[in-house]
Amino acid sequence: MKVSKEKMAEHREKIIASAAKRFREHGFEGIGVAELMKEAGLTHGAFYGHFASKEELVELALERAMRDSTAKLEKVIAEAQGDPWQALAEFYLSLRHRKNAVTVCIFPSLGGEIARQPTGVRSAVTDGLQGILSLLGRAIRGKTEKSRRRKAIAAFASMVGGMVLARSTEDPTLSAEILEAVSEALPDIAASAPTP
Amino acid sequence: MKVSKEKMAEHREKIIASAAKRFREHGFEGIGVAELMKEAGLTHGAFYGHFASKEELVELALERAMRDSTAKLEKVIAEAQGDPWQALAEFYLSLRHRKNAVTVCIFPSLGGEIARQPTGVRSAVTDGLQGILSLLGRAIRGKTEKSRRRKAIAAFASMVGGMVLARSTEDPTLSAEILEAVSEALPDIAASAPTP
DNA sequence: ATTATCTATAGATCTATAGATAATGC
DNA sequence: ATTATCTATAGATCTATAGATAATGC
Repeated sequence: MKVSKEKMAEHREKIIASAAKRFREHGFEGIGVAELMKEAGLTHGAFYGHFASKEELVELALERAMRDSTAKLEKVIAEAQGDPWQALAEFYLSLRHRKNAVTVCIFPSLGGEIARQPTGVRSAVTDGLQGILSLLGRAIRGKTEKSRRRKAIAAFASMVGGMVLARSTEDPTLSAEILEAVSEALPDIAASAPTP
Repeated sequence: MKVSKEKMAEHREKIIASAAKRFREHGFEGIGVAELMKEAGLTHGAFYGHFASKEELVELALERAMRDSTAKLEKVIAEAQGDPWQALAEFYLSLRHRKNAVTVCIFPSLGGEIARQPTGVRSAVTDGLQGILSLLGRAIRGKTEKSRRRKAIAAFASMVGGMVLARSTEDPTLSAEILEAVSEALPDIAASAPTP
């Protein structure tokens, strides 16, 4: 039942890709090794030939997810007609994203759990977060590098918190109201002058 | 081993209070019925005399936690010298709160998991969230009720997202930078004019 | 010969229930 | 007599490992 090197590399990719989706959908504790392996078409015993532990997969899956969603944000900014922050708001704070955590930013769906993860995992998240913040900082006009970064942080925090709140209620009116309110505020946050 | 009605009511209170803390600390799946009961000085078998299921406790614990933290926010606003939003930023986005999820707002620590909870739980969260938003709306000066509410939503989203991001990195410099950037932006978000 | 995967299982959880026990409160 | 709690356990997880199997790749 051995497979070729290429097949094995494909399997590894499939497992990480599945994990990156399912963790966002169910949380780190909401999906087990066995089911992730099943989704990749393998049995659970083969897992430990690929990874030392579930924790290692958590780390790799988060890196993958962050790389993907950062690339997506970059594309949205690059293709924006007019204010990139309006484009970011429409993309990130959409009804589609509220419903599907699977392929979207890790922070609204996994932020709380990440805070409880061991150092290796949190360290990987730090790298990804720095990447997002420097990407967003480049989409802000401001005098100093420092002020651009501060605005980028405040703006990204709004996006993440807005999605957390929109997802935490089952009332569709309130949920839509949250997405709209934050979307509307976002361009101002990204451009607002720092408090004197 | 039966106890008096008053003792039983005390036990119930203790279990809910423990759960409200431990869920915020470890997540809903990170702490079991047995350990929660141990913290209340009881054995796990007694749990089902108090609650129909763990899910029922999740709902009650979230209601309790939200009631407590809303009261705390109300107090911060009432006692603020000057801009209440500066006081809210100092209180909510503090280093102390970054470290201790236990007694603080449920959304940064449990927001992602709440989105995956059944209707009963999410419905309880909706009520609590409406309470927080109307409290915060009263702390905003704005022409219309609608504009005050929109600002309250955007501001609360920033607070929640800011804490999520600050907690998700183990880099103390980045974490402090996030808390400062969002704190600085918050009064502007709460007061900013809506985009035309 | 090496090794990726499979089958089977150990050992540790976790939620929930059943029946026994002992204290309350009519 | 009623009932809150305790002890014990069922049944279903979950992570991780051991040994067998069968295909790769020297």
